[in-house]
Amino acid sequence: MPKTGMLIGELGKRLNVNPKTIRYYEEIGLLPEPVRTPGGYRVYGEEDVERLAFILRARALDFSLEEIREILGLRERGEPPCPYVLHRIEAKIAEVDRRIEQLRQLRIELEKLRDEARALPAEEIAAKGCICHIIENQPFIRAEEIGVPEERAGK
Amino acid sequence: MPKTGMLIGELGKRLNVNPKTIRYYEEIGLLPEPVRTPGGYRVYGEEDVERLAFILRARALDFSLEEIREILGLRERGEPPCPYVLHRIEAKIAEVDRRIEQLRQLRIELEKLRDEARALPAEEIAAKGCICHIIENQPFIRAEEIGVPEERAGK
DNA sequence: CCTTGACTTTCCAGTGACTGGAAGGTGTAA
DNA sequence: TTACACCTTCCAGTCACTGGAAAGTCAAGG
Repeated sequence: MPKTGMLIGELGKRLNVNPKTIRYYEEIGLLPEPVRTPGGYRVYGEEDVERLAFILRARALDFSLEEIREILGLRERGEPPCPYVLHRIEAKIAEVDRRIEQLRQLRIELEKLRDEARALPAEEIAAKGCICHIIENQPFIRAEEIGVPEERAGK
Repeated sequence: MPKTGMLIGELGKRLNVNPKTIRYYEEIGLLPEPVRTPGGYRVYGEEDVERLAFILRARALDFSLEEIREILGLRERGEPPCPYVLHRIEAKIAEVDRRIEQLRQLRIELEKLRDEARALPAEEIAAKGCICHIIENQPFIRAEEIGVPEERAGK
């Protein structure tokens, strides 16, 4: 006799994830279609918990769902996944480093702006007739230097 | 005689932005509809350059298009925008700090994983029959602790 | 037995900030 | 004249969900 399964809400609560997200993972094929009750409710077992937990861990490590699908796919085809994952981790570390550096730069810029803004009385600012002297007087920084293009654009 | 304007491609090149993006900004009402040539080509002048540059600077400072629209709107209604912007900058700095801290944590996790992965020969890993020992052995980290929800979810 | 309420189902549509591609028009230089 | 680079509009897709509507399911309480 297998342990009684749980419904989607309980699974969501256990792993701290929105039921909508679970259905979405099923829809895109990251989770298998689960057993249903006679009434049509999804019923999950421990296997599902583990698979979902794996996906969530990978997501927390900032792997995309496509990367996760690939890793899961490698397993299904019996290929050793870890060199791939290792490579991915290296790339991810480099990416994180870049992102941190960009954010540090951004922080410096923001601090400068804040201090400038504080030094000026509001009336003086309003009287200037510009959109906003803060941003107006800001030297132009390209998005690639300060932002993260791959977090903005699709793919 | 006003200076001859430029076409969308030249504007894009000047400010280092994709023409598609410029049309998109026009579509959502961040940029006004520009003059057209008899052939229907958009023609931009210095005003447009400045307005677009403003938007790009604000974007580089990580303001959302909605925030930018608000700032631009304040100007049109003659309200002093800067206290608002100042407040936004404060919030942005706090956000950046949080994000940097999260990324630092993530980096530590990733380094640990990398070192573990390097310490194991690939065959041993493949023989284990697990999806991936690296992620498998990873303690579960919640997305809220490590990721940035507001960068993931819409709105 | 009926109702209430919390859960679940499917389906459709929207988020942000673009980006890609198709199908066709414009403008100029060789 | 023809090649070519540029421009136009329109539609659709990206990513990882999230929201809402309308309806079905199920257990407990009255």
